[in-house]
Amino acid sequence: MPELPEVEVTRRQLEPLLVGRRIAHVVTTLPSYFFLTPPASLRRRLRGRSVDALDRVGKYMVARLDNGERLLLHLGMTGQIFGAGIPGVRLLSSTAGASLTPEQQLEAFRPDKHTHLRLRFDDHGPEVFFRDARKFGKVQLVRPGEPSPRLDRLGPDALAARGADLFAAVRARRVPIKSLVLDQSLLAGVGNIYADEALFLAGVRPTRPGRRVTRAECDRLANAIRRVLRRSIATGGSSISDYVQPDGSSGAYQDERRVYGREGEPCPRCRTRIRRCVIGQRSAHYCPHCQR
DNA sequence: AGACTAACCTGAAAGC
DNA sequence: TGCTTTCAGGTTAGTC
Repeated sequence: MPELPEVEVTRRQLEPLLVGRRIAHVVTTLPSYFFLTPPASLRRRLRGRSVDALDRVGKYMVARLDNGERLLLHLGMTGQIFGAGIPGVRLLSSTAGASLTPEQQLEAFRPDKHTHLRLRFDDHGPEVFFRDARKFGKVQLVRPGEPSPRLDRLGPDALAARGADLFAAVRARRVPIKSLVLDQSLLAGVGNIYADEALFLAGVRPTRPGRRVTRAECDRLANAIRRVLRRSIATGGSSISDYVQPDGSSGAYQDERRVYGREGEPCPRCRTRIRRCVIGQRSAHYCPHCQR
């Protein structure tokens, strides 16, 4: 699911549910690939902590705790974070996207075997759930001063993408430009949907080797990346299969996709059929006429 | 270093 | 209807 916009939308809704509240109890599933920090250790070390701030770096959320530790959250492909209220507390925000009926909301917030992390607070207010069917998501607790390779490897945040940086990173590489845009060490936050969308807006074919992309095109690409990400955040992100906002409602950016998942449909600019190919084991979508 | 592959998981949808 | 195959918004570890 989640790329930078979905993570940012999640962060914004999660922030008031975490910041300033003290964790009273932690429930987890059994040890698995999902837990970079063993769940028993997580349960012990999180209890009694309160959250000072919730930041986002690329596709990671980072909760800063009152003892200097950092809690890293990554949503992987199918991660969902919910803020589940106590009875009588209205949770559904009427922002972008479709809201859930009360029945759907109850269903969405009911913990199941995929609900790997549950935080309860000493104010007995809304709980926070993290569920992830595929377990590609990650949770990690990092001690004060301890380096975090996952964060330290990340390039500049994609919301601040700059053409000059992009050009410098891309100019000597023979791999397809799309693979470079997806490389989190070059630019943090862009995933498969927004890479395709930004390349379409910039008029650059995703298969083009990085070294064949001009400085002017890198400028257009950086602009397109920022624009697409900002617009998606404004619409609540893309809800294509699993992603929902913490209040259970869907994003709406999937309705604004120009090429992603639209193989065979007419290009919104020139009506040529959108083509799909595989680049670096990921599907890529582009207009063969508008993107060269 | 750069390029490329396989692997980690589960569930929904498509194919037969 | 039911079984099999394909596909999915991500990232890392390993090989050459």
